[in-house]
Amino acid sequence: MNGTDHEIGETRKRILETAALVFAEHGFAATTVRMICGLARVNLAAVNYHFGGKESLYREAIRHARRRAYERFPVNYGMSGKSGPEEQLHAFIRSFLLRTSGDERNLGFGTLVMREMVDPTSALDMMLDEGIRALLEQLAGIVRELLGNAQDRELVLICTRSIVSQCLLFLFSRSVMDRMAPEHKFDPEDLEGISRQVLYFSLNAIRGISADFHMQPGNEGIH
Amino acid sequence: MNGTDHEIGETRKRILETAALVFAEHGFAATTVRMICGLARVNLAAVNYHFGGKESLYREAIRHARRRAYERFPVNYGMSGKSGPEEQLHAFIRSFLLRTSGDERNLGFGTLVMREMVDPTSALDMMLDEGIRALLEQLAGIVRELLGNAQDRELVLICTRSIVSQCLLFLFSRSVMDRMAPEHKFDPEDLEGISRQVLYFSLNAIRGISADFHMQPGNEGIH
DNA sequence: TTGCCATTCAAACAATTGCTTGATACAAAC
DNA sequence: GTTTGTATCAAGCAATTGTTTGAATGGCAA
Repeated sequence: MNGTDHEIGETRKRILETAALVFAEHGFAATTVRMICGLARVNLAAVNYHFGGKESLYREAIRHARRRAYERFPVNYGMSGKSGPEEQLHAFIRSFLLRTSGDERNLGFGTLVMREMVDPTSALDMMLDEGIRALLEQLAGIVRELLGNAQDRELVLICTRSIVSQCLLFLFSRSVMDRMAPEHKFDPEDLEGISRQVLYFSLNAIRGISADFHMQPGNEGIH
Repeated sequence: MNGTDHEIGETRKRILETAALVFAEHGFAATTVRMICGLARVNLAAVNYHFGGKESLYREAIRHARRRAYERFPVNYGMSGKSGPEEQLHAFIRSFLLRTSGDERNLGFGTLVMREMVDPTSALDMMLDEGIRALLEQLAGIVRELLGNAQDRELVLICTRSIVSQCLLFLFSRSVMDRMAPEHKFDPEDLEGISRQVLYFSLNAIRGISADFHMQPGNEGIH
């Protein structure tokens, strides 16, 4: 310990949070250790001392941001105990949007995920194993129920994909939306409305597909 | 001209095509001029001689890739003359997927767009002005027709967004899909099936919404 | 006090980056 | 044949990168 007013782990934590935000803003390659240390008011060598290098810091920063985002918005955020699949879907969409939103308190989690998807490193495999796969399974379960517990795995997959894609749009096209409609701020209120819209569109699609599928003679589906 | 078997513009063109592919694969920052020149079998100084610098080359490479992709798959690719809005939507989705697919003959166009959306430079504004805005307008027109020429701009926007998002999914989550289902190749045949699926999901959603919206008393919509 | 340990610090290192330079090659113009 | 302009080339430059180093700091136990 040094003699100043630092608590134990203070430097480490400050590096971690600064790193998450800076990596989110500039990406791994364009972020320099000097940027992080400068903003965190920490000596340049601290990164290598505490984390062993830039890449290790990167992985730890992602984990830190994810933990924070899931603490704020767990998968069933705003859901009342036992719920039907419609409300489950609503909660899934809403929590996803809030968790990956640009709110700084999420430490750039959404942007970090996005960047990993575009430029995969070993951190993407880490994230798949530690959360993404399970999240998609959960959504597929909800969709299966909405489809009337259909056996058709392909149909469940299609609908699941389409729903995920609508959630991801607000991650990936923020830059385009900012340029085309700068008045949108995408604050929690906006996201509440957007989650209702995504739910509305998806439920209509699934109802139509479900009715179509359960028609007796050779259903007209995609096949 | 030098004295070898080079045609005029040969070096320039080879740099342009190599650059598009390498920029798509590694992104602007991680791509070095030495990589491009090495693969294009061209002297290091050629980039600065012909394009004035790495950044100018980048913008020209994007333009070149876009030209190529739109030549191969124009917006109405595979559409028969006069068509109803359903077939127009199908053509829109299919051509979008094919144009932004990973096929090397597209010179990485889709990936370049994706990277610009994640890491915007002035090239994103260029792309918005020179194509993206018009493309979205066109899709909105089709959607408006499908909704029965609804006056509700918000409703048109919501549906347009949801359709775009489904198309973009196959750009942005290729890395995740490759890891979760490596058997998918996303060749033209796959994309044909996927475009039918996106069409199927979207038309069902729009039909449901349209019916919902045209119900006489205080429609239950999102509002 | 003395010695120990974790931490912080300024300085420097080797590698890589985009870009510039001056020489060279060579076809076409005069 | 001389000149001119375009294109290519090897070599090198200044700047920035992640990382390393060895000294300094200061709390704490012996």
